[in-house]
Amino acid sequence: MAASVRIADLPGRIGDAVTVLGWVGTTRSSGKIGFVVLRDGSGYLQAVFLKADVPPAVWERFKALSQETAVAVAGSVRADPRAPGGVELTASDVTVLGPSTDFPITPKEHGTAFLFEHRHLWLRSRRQVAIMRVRHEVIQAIRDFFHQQDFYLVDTPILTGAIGETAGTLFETEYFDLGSAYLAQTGQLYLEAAAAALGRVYCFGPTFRAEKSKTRRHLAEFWMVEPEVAWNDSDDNMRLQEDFVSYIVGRCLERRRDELQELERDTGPLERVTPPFPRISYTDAVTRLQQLGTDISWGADLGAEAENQLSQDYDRPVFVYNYPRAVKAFYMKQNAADPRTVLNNDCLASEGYGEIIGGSQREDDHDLLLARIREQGLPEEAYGWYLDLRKYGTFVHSGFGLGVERTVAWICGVPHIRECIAFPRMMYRLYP
RNA sequence: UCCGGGGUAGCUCAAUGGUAGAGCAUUCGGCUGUUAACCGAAGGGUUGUGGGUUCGAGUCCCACCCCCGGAGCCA
Repeated sequence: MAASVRIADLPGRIGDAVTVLGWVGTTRSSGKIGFVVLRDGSGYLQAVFLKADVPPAVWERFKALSQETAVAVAGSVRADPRAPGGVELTASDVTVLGPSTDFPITPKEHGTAFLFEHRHLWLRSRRQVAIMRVRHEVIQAIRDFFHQQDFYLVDTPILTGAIGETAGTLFETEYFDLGSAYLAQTGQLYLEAAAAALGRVYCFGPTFRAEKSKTRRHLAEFWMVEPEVAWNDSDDNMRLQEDFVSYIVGRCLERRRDELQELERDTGPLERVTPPFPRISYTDAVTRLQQLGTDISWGADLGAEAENQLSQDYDRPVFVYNYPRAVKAFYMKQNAADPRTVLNNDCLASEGYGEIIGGSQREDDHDLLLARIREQGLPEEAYGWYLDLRKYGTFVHSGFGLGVERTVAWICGVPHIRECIAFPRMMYRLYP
């Protein structure tokens, strides 16, 4: 086994005799010549069996191969323009390591319900492999970006008290003798505490929302990266966001061209993702939407349809900033220039993919923050430590949260974010 | 939670109220360069569950269950 070669390394081994370990995708036979496409995670390889050149037992083993059989194929590496990838294996032997009969996911089309019931097997498909590779690149780019910019990673708790943005959308679980604990909706509040210690910080992990959402943009469990920066105001915050998003998209274009091509993604719109992003205030956005014939009035939150209409005015992601205070979370800083609004922003991805970021400058005035907590009927006692941050050296600070699955869906051009995480958690799906 | 669509072979789908079918998958046979290969043959069904109308129900009616799409909420 140790002497095997990964498919991705084969172009450098032309002429060598090698053994490749992998899984059988499709097989084809023309009586005296047979083809097997193998997958090993690093790539795809076509192995060719010539009946005249291999022992009869090998030919019989080839003929018996079925979809997803785990095999070791020995042979010699050969450059061949007729092969996908330009490299082929002329096989001399095949050994079945793990048989597979009646693999449920056939080469023809399937419905989404069936595919998600077989998610553990569906992951092996070319499309899902491509999406997972892009997701990997997005996550690696996120970590590299913050590391290069001297951010510190701070891991925030997943089990929390009754704290977050709004009650009622929290998953609840028993917690020893202390009553209920809740799965974290955000690490932001903890991160604000850490920002006072380390300046530039971020957290990155799973986030849980018990919202009964059934849309292509929502999951009950999703991954979110949240930076928080001391001394950044809302403008600084948006500049960080556009640099960040552009870096992530650029990395995928640089390193994941093959995967985007496999997904038939038109990369034109992605090439245009460079700073600065256009910005429009909420108030101007409402005016624009009214021009477009929407019956929205000032004060209402922007729905998915309104966001979609707005983003079509631009050829790249757009910031919508300074929303009405009444429709936004309690921790957002009141806008001194227009107290009806807060210093926040959403970032809408291009091509109708909608909100990928929500961010804001945080309320740093103790009394205004306490008033907001009371206004929204939040459990004041749970926020004592959070209010402390405004008592001991309060400071201007801002941050945002970027949804990883939404970002991956946009970059990959896939319509539903549930394909952008290996095992999605949705309202009606907990298995596999 | 609300609105809309659906549930028939392992999968994707057909079938005027009148004998449940096709493609893929599986098994067998054929084919020396295939790209979701192709050609031929075979096996494979309690039509989501329960009740009702009818000479007769996959089809019509009622209830329930499950799935899909969208909305709200948000990342």
